Amino acid sequence: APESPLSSAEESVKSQQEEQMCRASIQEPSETSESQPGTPLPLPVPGHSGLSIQEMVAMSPELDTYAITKKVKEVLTDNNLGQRLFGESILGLTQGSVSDLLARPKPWHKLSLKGREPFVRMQLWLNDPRNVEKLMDMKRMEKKAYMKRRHSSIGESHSLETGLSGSDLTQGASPQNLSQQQQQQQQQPQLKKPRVVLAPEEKEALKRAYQQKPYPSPKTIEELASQLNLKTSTVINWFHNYRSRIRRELFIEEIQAAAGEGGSPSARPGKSGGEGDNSCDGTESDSTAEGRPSGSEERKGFLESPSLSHRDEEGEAEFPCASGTSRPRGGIIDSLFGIPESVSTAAAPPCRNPKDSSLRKKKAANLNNIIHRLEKAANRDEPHEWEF
DNA sequence: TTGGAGTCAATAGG
DNA sequence: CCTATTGACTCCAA
Repeated sequence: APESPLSSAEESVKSQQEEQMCRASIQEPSETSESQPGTPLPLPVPGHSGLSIQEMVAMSPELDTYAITKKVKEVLTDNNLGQRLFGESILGLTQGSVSDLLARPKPWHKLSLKGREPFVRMQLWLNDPRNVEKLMDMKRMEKKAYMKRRHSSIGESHSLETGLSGSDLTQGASPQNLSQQQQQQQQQPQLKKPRVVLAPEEKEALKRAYQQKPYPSPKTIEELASQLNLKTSTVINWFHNYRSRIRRELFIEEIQAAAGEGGSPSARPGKSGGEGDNSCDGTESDSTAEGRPSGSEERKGFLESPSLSHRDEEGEAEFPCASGTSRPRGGIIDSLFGIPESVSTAAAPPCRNPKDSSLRKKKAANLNNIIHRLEKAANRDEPHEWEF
């Protein structure tokens, strides 16, 4: 098929200064089709036009992150490709990150340059259908290697191996000297880290505290920590993560509300609309209800996709973010990105859901954040009572 | 220092 | 195996 004007090379340089790549498993000595030896980097692909991804990200027109993830999910499931393989070889991310990204893509305009990178990579990947084949080849090879390994090394009952880094003894090769990066922990393969797991009641308590004060003072944090018998850092981390995740949920709602979801008017976040008074709020995820992977083909150059841009709903207060609500449109890149088939820009019956008490709560939390910022800006502490 | 954005990586379910 | 969740960590900017 004479499609894209793009050269489809693969593998190649991954510029980037520092950064920690994933070491661990690696299937480096892999050569699928005509991969060139060039870079040892396990990371992906700029490929085309010699531009680094970062450059492409910088020049990229606005992409519809929701549509991209939807398409990627569809392609992956249709072809039985896992997030791990896709993430490690195409995006340079771990499975968990991919899962998160696919399930809750942030809108393009709210992403930092770095955050846009995975989406650009996904779009690029989608642009050439042959990429799917390549991934499938990799999968096959991986499996083969795995089989070989477990077959040959039967004798050895390597009782325990270091948890990290799969690596193996395959032919050789790489003296791996990983180590480094995070953490002090050395010797003693055991005694890793307990991995704190908060009990449901602890989470409840923290959520309640959050609703009262999204940005607790150090003092409050100390109190909470001792009260719940948790490390201070755990409480701090919890608040960081919770705020961050709440924020993201809001983005999702924004996208869904604006983009209209597919199909039927039905299905929504499950859960009876009601939900008792306060109590858990939440992170109650109404996961994305994506349509079945029915092989519906839709196409459109996402380039022109701003059709879905939307935003600015009612109040929708925004923080000072980088919101470049502009549509760049670079001729050159157009050709790079605007390809034949790609993401679906599903136009869908807009359906606005006025209800959703959870949404309301999230908005409220968002407001709290904003208030906090304003207070801070006004140089006041205790964003609590501000009687005039 | 504090908070946000991105991620990692352990782990809980399928 | 695979995916989703989530505490912790790194980087960076204010």
